[in-house]
Amino acid sequence: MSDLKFYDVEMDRTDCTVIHQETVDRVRDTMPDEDTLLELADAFKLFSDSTRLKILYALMEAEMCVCDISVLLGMTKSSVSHQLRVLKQSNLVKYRKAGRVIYYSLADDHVRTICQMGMAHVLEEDEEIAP
Amino acid sequence: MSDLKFYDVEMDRTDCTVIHQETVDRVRDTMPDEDTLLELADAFKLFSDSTRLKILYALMEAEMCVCDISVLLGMTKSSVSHQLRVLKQSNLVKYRKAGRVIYYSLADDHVRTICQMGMAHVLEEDEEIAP
DNA sequence: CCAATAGTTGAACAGTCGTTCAACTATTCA
DNA sequence: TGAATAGTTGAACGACTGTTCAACTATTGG
Repeated sequence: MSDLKFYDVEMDRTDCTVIHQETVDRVRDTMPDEDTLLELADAFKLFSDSTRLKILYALMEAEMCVCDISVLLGMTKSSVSHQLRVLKQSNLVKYRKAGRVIYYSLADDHVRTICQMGMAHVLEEDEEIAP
Repeated sequence: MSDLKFYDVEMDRTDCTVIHQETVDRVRDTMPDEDTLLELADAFKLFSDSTRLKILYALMEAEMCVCDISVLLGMTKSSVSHQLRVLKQSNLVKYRKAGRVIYYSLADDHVRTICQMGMAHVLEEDEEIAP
């Protein structure tokens, strides 16, 4: 049917022909879902900003309020608060209110594990460059 | 000296006073260097885009050329090539030339380890939402 | 009660980033 | 040799993101 041909033309955004069809098919079967990969990307995105990493490393050592973190990082309370909101929404940090002061801390040990593993990778990379 | 006072005013970008000076001092001592944290953020940034993740997951399964990856992901060769350049520069993938065709593959097992750990985190998060 | 202050919020701005397009190189094979 | 094709490149565009500013809420202590 001409429908099929039309469909193929519409979907082709690659301006090239497949070279190893079997490989493509096999790989397609083993790939995680689109949604899962988007979720994974979003998870890594949380750790991909140095301000957020600084906040997380600070909270690994102590429960801290917004002012403390602001002074520690030399940034405005607003900026810190915005990032804490992101980390809170992603369940990486939790908080506790005490009067006017809000104390933030790590939600669990995932953060520590993930940062340690990323750090190991970075340090190993550096070794390769200057052994 | 008025110099000192002026310095303090200049440096203060936090519009707030420290609440727990001891905590801030202690945390500051344990924090990794600024440069290290920037490097760590850049490392996580590589895994924070779903296209790059797709490419990396594909290469976990098989050595592939640019055309194969383009067809697999339904993207232009150009787009794939740009991302492969990023991954190549970061030593996450390597390549081998065979005539007109360039075969890409994972540089080492770091990628597998990091993705698996990120994925474990994502899957665990999902469990918490719907156990 | 009210001034002071911890923290939040949303809009605005600037910088970053991924994709596309068009032009290019390089290799093959007919 | 020259047409075809794998892959790269840089500019342009739009979307996204982190910071700042200003205005706001809420809590406290005099």
